[in-house]
Amino acid sequence: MHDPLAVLPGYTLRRAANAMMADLSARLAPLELRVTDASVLILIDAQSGSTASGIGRILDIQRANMVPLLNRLESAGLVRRVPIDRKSFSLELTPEGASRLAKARAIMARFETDLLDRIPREHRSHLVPALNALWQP
Amino acid sequence: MHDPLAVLPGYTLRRAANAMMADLSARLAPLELRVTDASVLILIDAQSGSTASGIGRILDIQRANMVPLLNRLESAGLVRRVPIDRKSFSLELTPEGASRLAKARAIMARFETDLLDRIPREHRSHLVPALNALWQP
DNA sequence: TATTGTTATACTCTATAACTATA
DNA sequence: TATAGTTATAGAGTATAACAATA
Repeated sequence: MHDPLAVLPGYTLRRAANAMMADLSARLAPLELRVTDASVLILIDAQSGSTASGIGRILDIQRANMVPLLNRLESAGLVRRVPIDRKSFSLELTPEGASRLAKARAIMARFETDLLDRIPREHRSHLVPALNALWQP
Repeated sequence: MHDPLAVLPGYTLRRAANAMMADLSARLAPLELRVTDASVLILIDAQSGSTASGIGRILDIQRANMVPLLNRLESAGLVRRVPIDRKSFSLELTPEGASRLAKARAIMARFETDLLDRIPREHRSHLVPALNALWQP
């Protein structure tokens, strides 16, 4: 049967995101990183000293859900929580975290080029600006 | 802090899909329909007589997960399971299901135009073809 | 032999409420 | 008074394995 939903932007957006995230998940699995783990590592690396709340605000992850996520990353030896004051912690990559992130970056770079390669050339440059318009404030 | 991930197609795809699905979910909530419910109703309407397995194949929903979904729709009086043979069932909309679907279609039509309106005009027509290239076989 | 419907189950992701302590 | 971190919990969504019955 032909899929009558495939003309709807909302539907195609969801299908495309599901397919691509499943792909990226599978590629990151050998590193024992989830997609969200990788984005958190990237953000900590980009601004060492961020707090859990700050990272969560950028990635739209609830404060409460950052706790088990960071616990996992810390248990895996990838991230350290360093006290800023008596209320909050600064997040830093460990050397192991930095090396894991380097591998993740290589995988993600390949993933991104594979993604773009799937898109017909004439549409390619329009994707990111169109998508950003959908979620950015 | 500036978000260094916003240039990545994969990341923007996920953020856009999450934002749009949260929006559509909220719009459908007054009808007591989830996003997936609405797409199942559309497919049943488009090809009355489909089986649960068939609908699941099109929408990429596991057979096992179709069961509670259809149970809910049937309990809500929106869908009927009519025996085809002694092994499978044909899915049909009830009158109530058809009327609920009509309301859902109006909401979704508005949602889709609002979505497209957010995208700068020069990128707009490229979105659906680009997204379809990412998930269709 | 392949497929349909089903049950049971588990895991991930996400959202909310509440609490403590500190800025 | 607002914020950071935390705990506990519940709801979705999704994936797998297994089974009976039928095509």
